[in-house]
Amino acid sequence: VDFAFSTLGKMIRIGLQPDAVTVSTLIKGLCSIGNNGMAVQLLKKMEAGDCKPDLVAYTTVINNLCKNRLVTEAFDLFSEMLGKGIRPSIVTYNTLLRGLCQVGKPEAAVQLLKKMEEGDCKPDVVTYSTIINSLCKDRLVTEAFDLVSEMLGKGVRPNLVTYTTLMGGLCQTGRPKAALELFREICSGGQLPDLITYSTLLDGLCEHGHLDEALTLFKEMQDNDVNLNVVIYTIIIDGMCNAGKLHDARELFSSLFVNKLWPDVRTYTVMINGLCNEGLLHEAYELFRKMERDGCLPDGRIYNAIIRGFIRNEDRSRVMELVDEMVERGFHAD
RNA sequence: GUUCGAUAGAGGUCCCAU
Repeated sequence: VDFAFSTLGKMIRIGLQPDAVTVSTLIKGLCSIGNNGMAVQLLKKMEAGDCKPDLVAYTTVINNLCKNRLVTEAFDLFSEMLGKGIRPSIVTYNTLLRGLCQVGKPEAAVQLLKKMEEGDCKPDVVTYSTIINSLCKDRLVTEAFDLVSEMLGKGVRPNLVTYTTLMGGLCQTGRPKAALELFREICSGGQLPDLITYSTLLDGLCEHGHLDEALTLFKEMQDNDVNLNVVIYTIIIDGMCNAGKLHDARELFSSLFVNKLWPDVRTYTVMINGLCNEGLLHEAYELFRKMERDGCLPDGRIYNAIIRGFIRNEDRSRVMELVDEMVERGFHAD
């Protein structure tokens, strides 16, 4: 992002004015590094200058305010945008809708939805999927399916994201088999699942004690030449560990490297946790050290996981060593 | 006409919630 801004400086110095796309891209960059304040500042600066922010620039900042749960601020900016005579798009509405859902304001979300239905930004598949996701997160899966009927009635077809969201809702409410049925149904209708669909299902199956079914699906993916990613592996490794199949988990973990997929800190956490739970503290510790040598940086959560293992094993000196180390690195023990 | 800047779905220790 720094480089992007220095390039912008260069552009301006040689007499090139950035356009709206350039500035929106920079705003998105600021947001992606978590610098919301700068993003808002840049927007304000543009408002005062020649290159006025457009709909996309506003929506980008509104989105990032929402993502940071600053929904009130997002609506303030939205009003400001309307005041400048910029008409919101469906994306702006969907963004605000998600923000409202995320901070648990369903009544406000419904109100906004009504406004969309009455205006010229009719709800689209993203709108419905956003609400369906919110309902599923609140475990209101029946209501989520009702909304599917409603969207169909309005001529909006659910897509893979919608279905994956519903599968997640079914899994979360303890019905991974129903999720699997829905999966089969959409597949037989010609829908190609993606990795998020698979990982949602695999996690749900593992979570509810159906490692066998998960492994069947996992094999099916390989038979169908699906390109696996590290998330898929992590889910299966975790499922194996939780089912007491540590040997299989270890083997699958090793196969990651063979397949040129690099475990990330979550994969290591799952594997280390599995080792700790079987009392293999030495192996867990070795893996923890190897992780960093292999270029994967630890975070606070993996420290907590391994420390917990040593606490259960009453290895006071290791606990002290690791707690000191994590604090020194700016993480806090939970 | 198309593409290039904005919106929805997946994985980790413990705690909390249920």
